[in-house]
Formats: sequence, structure tokens, C-alpha cells
Amino acid sequence: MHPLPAEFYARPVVDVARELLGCTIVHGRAAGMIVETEAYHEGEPACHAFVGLTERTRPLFGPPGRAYVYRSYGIHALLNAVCEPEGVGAAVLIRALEPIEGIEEMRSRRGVADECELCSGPGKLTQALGVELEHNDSDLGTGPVRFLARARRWEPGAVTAGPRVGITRAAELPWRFALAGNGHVSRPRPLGWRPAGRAAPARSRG
DNA sequence: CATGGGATTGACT
DNA sequence: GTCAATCCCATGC
Repeated sequence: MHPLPAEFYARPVVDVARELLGCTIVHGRAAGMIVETEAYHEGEPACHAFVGLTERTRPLFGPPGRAYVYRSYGIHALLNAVCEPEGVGAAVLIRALEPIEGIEEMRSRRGVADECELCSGPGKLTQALGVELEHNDSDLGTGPVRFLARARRWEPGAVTAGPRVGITRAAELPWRFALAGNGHVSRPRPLGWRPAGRAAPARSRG
């Protein structure tokens, strides 16, 4: 596996969000496969870049292939990959990973044992990987936090899409993407998500 | 300089 | 289901 080149990110952010599924994030000895993402673009009000170029949003408008890390609710660091050509404010939020390596390190950082609780959320995965605000604006190809390419394309139907989580504006856009049936996807599960090994989700009320 | 609002999580009812 | 924790930054005076 090789680091994703800048050209990979210099495309429509929704395409990048979909294609980041299955890629690997490495920080130190900890690594995980991306199983859930969300796209954000300056043209819609849920994106931080919607307000224009400020000190906070500067990385979003910078060159593609770098990290945008910010603090959420005063507690969590959230990791994004900056996309689209320089000058366009857009990024993909990494929402969940399937742990691959350094799982004991992740357990230690998270303070929980259950493997499905290590990286099943945007705040959880940064804590598990040890990603912090100091990684803001670092290069995802050559810096301490690296995004590695996946080997091949997904089968049709492997990816589900749905509305983004936790936003109040532009909530109708189906810009959340996840690997269908993967147990490391965060809550709430996207529409159409199906648990692995089951024919269909239980629908009856009682 | 003061204020208000989050791209969340975990604990509790 | 509800709610508090707690930091950064954009905005307005």
C-alpha cells in the first residue's frame, strides 16, 4: 500500500468521500481501515468553509491531501482530509475505522476493551489513533498521520449513503458514506445499512 | 473583550 | 429518551 497522491484529493469531495472507504490511516503503530466518511463543501452551510476564509478555515482552502483537525464540543479532535483544488474549501470527515494494528494501544488510549468501541465515531478514532490538534494542516502523504490506498474497488452495493450526522443545516444532503454491514460504523446506522450475516433487518415493531 | 454555538461522547432516567 | 462536559473560534460591541 502506498500513500494517496495529492491528485486523489483534488477532485469532487463527494467522490473522494466514497473512495476513501477501504483506505488505511496510520499513526505510529496504530492503523485502521476507513469504513465511514462524510463530505463537506464550502457551497453548503454545514461546512466550516461556508463562512469563507478565516484563521480557522485556512487549511480547508489550502492544497488538497492535508489534514484539517479541529476541536468539537470542547472535547474531541475531529479528523478531515482536505479535498478539491487549492482555493476551494472542502474536506472529508473520517467518521469510523475498523482497527487493523496497534489494537492494545487503542484500548489503552480509549479506556475500553470492545474492539467495536475503539474507532466507531469521529471523536473515538482520533483518540484511539492519538491524533490531536497538532496534526492540523499536516500532509497526509508524508506527515505523521498517513492515508494509504486500498487495493481495489468495491463491489456494487458495498457502499451505503445517507444524511450526515449531527448537523442542523443542509441536513438533507446524502453525503454520509459507509461500508454496508461493517460493525465498526458509528450510530445511527445509515439508511439501508444491513448487519453482516443477516438476510434483512428486523422491521416488525413487536 | 464577552458571548454563543457546535461535524460528540458517555452517563444516567 | 435527556443532559452535561469543555475548548476554539467567529462575531459583535
